[in-house]
Amino acid sequence: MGLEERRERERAARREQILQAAREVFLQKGFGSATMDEIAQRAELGKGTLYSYFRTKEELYVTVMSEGLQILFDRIEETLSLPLGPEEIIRRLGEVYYEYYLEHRDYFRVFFFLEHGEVSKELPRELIQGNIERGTRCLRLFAEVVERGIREGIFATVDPWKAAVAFWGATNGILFLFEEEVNREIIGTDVEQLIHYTMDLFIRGLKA
Amino acid sequence: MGLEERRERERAARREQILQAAREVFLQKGFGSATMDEIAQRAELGKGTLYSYFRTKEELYVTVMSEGLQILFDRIEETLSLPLGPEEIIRRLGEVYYEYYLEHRDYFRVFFFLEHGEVSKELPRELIQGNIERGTRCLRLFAEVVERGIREGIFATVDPWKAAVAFWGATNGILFLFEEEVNREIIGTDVEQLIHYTMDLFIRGLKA
Amino acid sequence: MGLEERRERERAARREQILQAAREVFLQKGFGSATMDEIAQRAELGKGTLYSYFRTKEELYVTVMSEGLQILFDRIEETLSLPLGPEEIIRRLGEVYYEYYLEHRDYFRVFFFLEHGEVSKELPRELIQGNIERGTRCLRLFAEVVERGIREGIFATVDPWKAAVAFWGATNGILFLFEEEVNREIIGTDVEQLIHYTMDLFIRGLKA
Amino acid sequence: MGLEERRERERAARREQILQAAREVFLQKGFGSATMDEIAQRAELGKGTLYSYFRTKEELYVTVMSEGLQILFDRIEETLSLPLGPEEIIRRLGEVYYEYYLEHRDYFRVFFFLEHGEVSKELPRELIQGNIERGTRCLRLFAEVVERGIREGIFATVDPWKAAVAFWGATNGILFLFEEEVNREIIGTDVEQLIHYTMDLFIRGLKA
DNA sequence: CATGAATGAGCGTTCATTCAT
DNA sequence: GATGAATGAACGCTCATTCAT
Repeated sequence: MGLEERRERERAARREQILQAAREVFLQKGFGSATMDEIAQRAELGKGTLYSYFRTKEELYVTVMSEGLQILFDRIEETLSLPLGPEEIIRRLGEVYYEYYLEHRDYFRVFFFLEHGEVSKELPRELIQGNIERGTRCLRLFAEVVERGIREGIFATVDPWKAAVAFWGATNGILFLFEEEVNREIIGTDVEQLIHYTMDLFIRGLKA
Repeated sequence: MGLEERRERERAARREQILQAAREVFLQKGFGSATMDEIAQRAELGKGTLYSYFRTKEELYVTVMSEGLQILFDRIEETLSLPLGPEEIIRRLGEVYYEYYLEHRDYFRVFFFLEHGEVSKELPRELIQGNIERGTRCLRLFAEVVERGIREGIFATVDPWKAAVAFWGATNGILFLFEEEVNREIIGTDVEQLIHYTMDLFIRGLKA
Repeated sequence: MGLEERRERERAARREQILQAAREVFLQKGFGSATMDEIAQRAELGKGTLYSYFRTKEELYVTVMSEGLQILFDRIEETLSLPLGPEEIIRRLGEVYYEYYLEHRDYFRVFFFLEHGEVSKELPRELIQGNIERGTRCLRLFAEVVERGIREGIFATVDPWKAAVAFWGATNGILFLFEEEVNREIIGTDVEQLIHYTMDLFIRGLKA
Repeated sequence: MGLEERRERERAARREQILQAAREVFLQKGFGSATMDEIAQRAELGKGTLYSYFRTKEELYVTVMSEGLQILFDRIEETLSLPLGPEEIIRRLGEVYYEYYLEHRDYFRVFFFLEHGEVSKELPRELIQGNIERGTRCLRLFAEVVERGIREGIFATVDPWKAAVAFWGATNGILFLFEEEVNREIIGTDVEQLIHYTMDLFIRGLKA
């Protein structure tokens, strides 16, 4: 039993080791240019070992990204359940998103790769399903915060769900913008200010 | 004389043929997974022919994308100079963006690939420079519309440039969201409504 | 008739134009790396035109090289029939070879490419046959000079034919040596001195 | 322990297998026309395997050639240090060169390819450096033999270094001559006789 | 279970040659 | 006859994946 346990612990550790290495490499190189060789090397493991934990490069990639999403989801949910006024929560959420972006810029790529079919759609559905569910829950929580604001007379009568989606899209969009050198040149301002500015605009929009 | 002319016309036509095929393939597969073979096949041309029009796969890609951007820029500039009130212009702009997204969904990918360095930065700088300049101009025009709104007392005293960038980012972000099947499942609503909703929110925010 | 003549003259001129360009390009790039495109461009002719004068790249190459050989053969034969003593003729021959090497270093490659099968053996036999015959004649002439030296008591009783071949091989060998940067580093001396030195040795050998 | 050892042995064997195949193919086709595919096929290995032993075609080529040179250098140095008279040593050297030529005709190509820049100059300098050094040493040893001959009054007062280079060039040159079918037709005699003949001539030249 | 050598399909790119004009 | 656009076979090289040990 103790043996069984240790085995499992070791296996989990190994898995984490791989994910860590993969995270770094995928970040630096992007999905297409990252190689299993490099990941194995960075993980200080044999290449074959990777394949006993993840069936394909894609699965590894998506797992890495899922983990990143979990962190984000955790923070979002935490923020959304803070005992604060709706306006304050939304502002904080913007900051949380921004902080996450600063710390885990790599994870932002998940959106793209999943979106654009470089990673085949034949991934284990359950892997993706979980993320969908958590994402949905976050949005729902956000919508509830908006709803509360409406009930409390702080916000105008808006569609809370749409507001949640709009918030998500807008924040993403701003951060994406800054991912690209070319855009940064165009914009001139820094990200943080823009996120704050957008939060203001958004909240004013909700209030109006 | 007529010969020279016809040659040129044919060359242009062939070029368009290639770009058309490339557009389709890049759309379906993304830059990394698209192959010159498939593009050639779809264009019903020999693979070598592609290389007599475009020096590399990257150049072909960026040309495809630049053309797409030109179309978008044209429409945006057109909208921004309509003889309408600031609020109306901004609403229209959202619609224009959305229509463009519907008709040329493929072009949206440019943002990503240029962003994420899968396409080497060693592209003809002038190709990119042009787009930067036009993009900047569009934003400036937008900022001027906002400024007008402020002067006319329609909008609150906001930073027009930041408003422009926020608008851009938010609209992009919403549309990106819908690019991904997974997100569409989460969201449930359709894009058009959301774009309109976001425009409302945005304008209310400006007015407040 | 005049027309016919002019046609022919023009055709010959065009041919020369091509050979000139080919010579330059083959020299700079070697057979494998030279391209018909570049040759055509340098000749200021269409690529197709090359193919109406020479059936393949190889044929063009060999023709270029043959012309080079003709020049060398001419000079050799000229030298061999000078009204001089055998020793002097041999010395001059060394110098002629060396001068030719200086002026037409490119042609030296013919030896290699013909030798090493980068150029297919399916070349028009008559093209090669001519060179064989002239080469043989040159050697025979040289052998006769040696024979004369023997008859005149200047040289020891050697096999004149073998002496001729040895001379040819040795001179070639020295010059080849200097073709290679690496060898030049090793050797340290300059070519001219070595050629003279070898001539001395050779003649002393014949005399002994 | 035994495992490690065996691994290494196997790796060495495989490497030899590849070199063997490469040698054959490079011999038959020359550097430019040899293909990695064919080498892989002849080695009965996957193409990728080649690349895990040699980074590029060029590296494979140069390694093949270097190995050939080592063999030759070994034999030359061995001969040059035999306890024999200078004249005898030189004669033997000619024979050694000739024997080597018979057994390893393929290696002779190294001279050309390195010479003519078909193989890029960007090869690991240390690979080439080693050969330069050994080549230089061989020449120096030869020069010393000549010097000894001079001191012993066997040879005339010649420049030993130049004599060494002349010997090298001449021997090479003769053997090169015979590489080419066309030349063999012209010459008529066989190589061996010619080498002996040239040795005689050379030694007589030194003695005179 | 871990390993890493071996694999080979697949890629972007080149260029000798053809042929319609 | 001259042209140069089109062709497509062929190349060197990469890398996800497999499998014997």
